[in-house]
Amino acid sequence: MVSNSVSRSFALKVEREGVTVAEWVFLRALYDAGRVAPSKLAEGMGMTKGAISKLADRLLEKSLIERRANTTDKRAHSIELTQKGKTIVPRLAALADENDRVFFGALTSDERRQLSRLLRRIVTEHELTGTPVD
Amino acid sequence: MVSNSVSRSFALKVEREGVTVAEWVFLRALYDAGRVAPSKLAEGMGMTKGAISKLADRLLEKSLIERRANTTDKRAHSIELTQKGKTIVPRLAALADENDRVFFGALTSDERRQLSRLLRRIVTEHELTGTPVD
DNA sequence: TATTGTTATACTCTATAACTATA
DNA sequence: TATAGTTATAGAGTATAACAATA
Repeated sequence: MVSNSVSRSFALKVEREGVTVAEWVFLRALYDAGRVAPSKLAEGMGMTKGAISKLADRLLEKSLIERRANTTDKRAHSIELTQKGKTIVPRLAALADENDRVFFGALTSDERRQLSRLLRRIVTEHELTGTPVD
Repeated sequence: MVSNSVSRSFALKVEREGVTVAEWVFLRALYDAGRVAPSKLAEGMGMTKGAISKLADRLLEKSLIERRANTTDKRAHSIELTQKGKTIVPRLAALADENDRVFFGALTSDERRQLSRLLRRIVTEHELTGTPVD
């Protein structure tokens, strides 16, 4: 319930900026990855090539990413953030932080650390991976 | 990430029983509500009438719920679990418990209480409602 | 008119599988 | 053949809005 509420609230905020949560996750990954092959991104995000391709189409449409053909291996492509994309990511990150503050501000900083510790324990013990898309 | 992993894992389990997570949430609500008007259920689950209607169609198809017309107010309907529905809910609940044990078993019972307390704090301070569908 | 419920439509998210163009 | 990516198809989940029947 907490997770759902936090992300629903975040969704409303980013959608005002014209992107969906899935698109945000994609942009965020790309921000870290720099110029990268779609297949690498798919692997990193735990999604199929098809899903990445479709998301990429929408982000191209919005001029947030660029797709470029590879000259040596003509099958391969690479994608990266446009200037517009590079600008929007920190803004969206700020929205995420703000959103977290609203929810987790109900706790003291000590409690937040505790919560973080407990959840991280579960993550490491189960070797959880995957991107928080929903 | 924890929330997503827990529910993804649960989704796999319930889907083996032939229902989706959204359907499970619906069935669970109906289990508590008994015979109830779709509109009440929609309100309780924080969903629109249309969404409830569509979910109900699928559950009717699977013979897990029954829909009945109201005799006094002919606009109104009521839905309730069939015998099959009443049987499956506890089984799915057991899967949910089992799933939780797998994930939260990484913590001591003390830590689980702590985690629960922290999350509940957030819920109450923000008066969160809504059903965990995803 | 207002309300109950269904239906029509649309969009996101994602998967699987078929396909295209290389390699 | 194998690989990189795109496209086609499909289904879940959900919303909004139009609609039918009844109050």
